[in-house]
Amino acid sequence: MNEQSYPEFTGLELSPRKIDYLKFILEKDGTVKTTEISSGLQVDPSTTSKTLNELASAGYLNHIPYRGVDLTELGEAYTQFLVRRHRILSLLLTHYGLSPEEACDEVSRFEAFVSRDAVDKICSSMGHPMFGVCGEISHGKCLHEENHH
Amino acid sequence: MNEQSYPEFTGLELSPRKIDYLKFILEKDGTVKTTEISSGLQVDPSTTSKTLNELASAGYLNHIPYRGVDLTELGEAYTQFLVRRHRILSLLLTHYGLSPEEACDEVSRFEAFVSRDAVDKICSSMGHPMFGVCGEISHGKCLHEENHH
DNA sequence: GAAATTTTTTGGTGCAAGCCCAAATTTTGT
DNA sequence: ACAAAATTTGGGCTTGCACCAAAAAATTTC
Repeated sequence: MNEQSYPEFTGLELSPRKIDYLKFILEKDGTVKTTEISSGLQVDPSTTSKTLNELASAGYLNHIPYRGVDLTELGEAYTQFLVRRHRILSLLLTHYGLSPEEACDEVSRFEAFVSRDAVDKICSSMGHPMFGVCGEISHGKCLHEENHH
Repeated sequence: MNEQSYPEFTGLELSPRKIDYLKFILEKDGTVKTTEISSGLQVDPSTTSKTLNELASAGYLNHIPYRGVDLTELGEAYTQFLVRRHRILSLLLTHYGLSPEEACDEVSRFEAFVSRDAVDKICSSMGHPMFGVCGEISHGKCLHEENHH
């Protein structure tokens, strides 16, 4: 399941903090426990618990109470977009004099407010680069290009 | 008075909404009344009044109650940065397949979270362009370049 | 397998940023 | 000077994000 399966999202649905949660969960791959997340994100377990509930209500996570969470199909597709967005934008900034670390930090601050549409256009315009400054960039996701060939 | 006079700010001091207020006030040039701002930003006058107070307390505005506001030296320098940031980032995005309007809209959403440092680096790297997609880009402000010649 | 410990959730609170409404205050215009 | 318009103040609401304390469920230990 990938981004194309969900043409409806704009990339502006989630707050910066919620993005951190999804990215963390994607990295862990599989069922993740509340404690793992709260120590990973340096936040109180009760805060984590509530946020996980919100993300589950919004359809990004399956949450079995007292057991843990894992990404739904939507959550997986969405988080893949989140990672691609982060990597594309970071790579972009390194082309303008920022170091990889600076670019990463900078992007982390504003990425939540960059639309999927803009990311797809930037991605196409850069020729769908395969590697970013913080990992591989996986494609098969830019709606634009995909649609015309 | 320009940005160099205030080497201390990072560009991350103000919320997106407060940026709107300062930009609007800069455009009007001179003393601006509460009503003008509230109709310009489509917001209740009471909201405007409170926000103007906050911006005045933070040193960006002179506020004479019931009379109006105008930019302080800091406010003027800061708002010049805000405008430069907006224009540089918009110009940047138009190099990646976004139309001027799309670029403008996109940047408006995230510009508040892009640091002065990053803007200066991008600006240098682009060769200090003089024109952006939404107006002239005035320089004499990138700390970096200025400092080494 | 029952008790103790750990994990997770729930309920309450707080803070910051924004917004609106209604009422009070000040200014403006006649 | 008085009415109208503009501005401010006080109160309340929402969202996002955080914490603490207490309750509930799961896990570990004996």
